Amino acid sequence: MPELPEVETVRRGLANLIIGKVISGQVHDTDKGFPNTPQDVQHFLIGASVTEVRRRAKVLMIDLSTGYSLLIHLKMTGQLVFVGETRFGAGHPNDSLINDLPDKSTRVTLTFEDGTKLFFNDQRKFGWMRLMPTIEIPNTAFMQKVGPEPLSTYFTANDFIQRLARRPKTNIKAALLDQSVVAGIGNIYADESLWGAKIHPTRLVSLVTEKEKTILYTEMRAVMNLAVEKGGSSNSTYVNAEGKKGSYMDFARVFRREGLECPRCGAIIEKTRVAGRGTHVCPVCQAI
DNA sequence: CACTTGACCTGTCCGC
DNA sequence: TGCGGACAGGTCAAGT
Repeated sequence: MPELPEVETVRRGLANLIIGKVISGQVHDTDKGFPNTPQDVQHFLIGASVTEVRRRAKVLMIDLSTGYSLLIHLKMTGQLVFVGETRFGAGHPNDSLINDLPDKSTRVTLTFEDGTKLFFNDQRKFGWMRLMPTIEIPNTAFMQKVGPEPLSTYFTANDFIQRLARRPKTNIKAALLDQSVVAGIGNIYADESLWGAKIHPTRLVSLVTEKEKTILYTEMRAVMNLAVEKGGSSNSTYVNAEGKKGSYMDFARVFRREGLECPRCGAIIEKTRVAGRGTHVCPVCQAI
């Protein structure tokens, strides 16, 4: 699920579903994913009401009435699934979840006073959820180094160019994936943005012209805006907390389209490996 | 220092 | 049908 558009989709869904609810119980697995002590959970989580749901980069923050927040990173396979007793009608995709969850991927279960539940599932266990004082969030190492939100009105093409200049000797895809350059871009939207700007992902940052960087800025924002509008990208049958499925993949132009025609020039899209990640590229119209 | 690679985990898919 | 290996939407720590 988790690049900026997916995390933002989860955030919007959760904001509609859990703000104002009071947490009455919490269960988590013992191996990893939730490092807080039982004492902290008792004092700052149980009995707290949800006041706000925020996002910065790919991190979700559920603010609580106790002055603490739950910080959540979904990493590769994390999901937050809300299950209400009567919210979804019979036959709805989420309906079966009432009986299916928790399952073996469930790492944390939050129960609300009204009997509804929020499940944090994560097949690969890379994700995490932790409780910390809300006021300390900006002081964490991650928040100190993370770059600007790409869709912020304060983030200009000039900012982007200056931030890219800090990574001159790496390739442009690695720079886009670097969260300290710009926040929230991951493998899907890096490939999509580079296709939009007609730049080959292996090109060194120092060899990307200023004009190309400006085009990349515009394409990146267009891709992110479209992906947020479409509710992100979903593989297989997953539905988000509100029971909606992201449809960005219907609009993808290179990602997971290897062997198909480039929608711009008709050449066959190739899949390679760049910056340690599977990378999709049109070998003809993305200039090396 | 800047940059790249491996590790973290589990599940699935693909080729023999 | 079984088995090994590669790979999966992310980020750190450790290597060069």
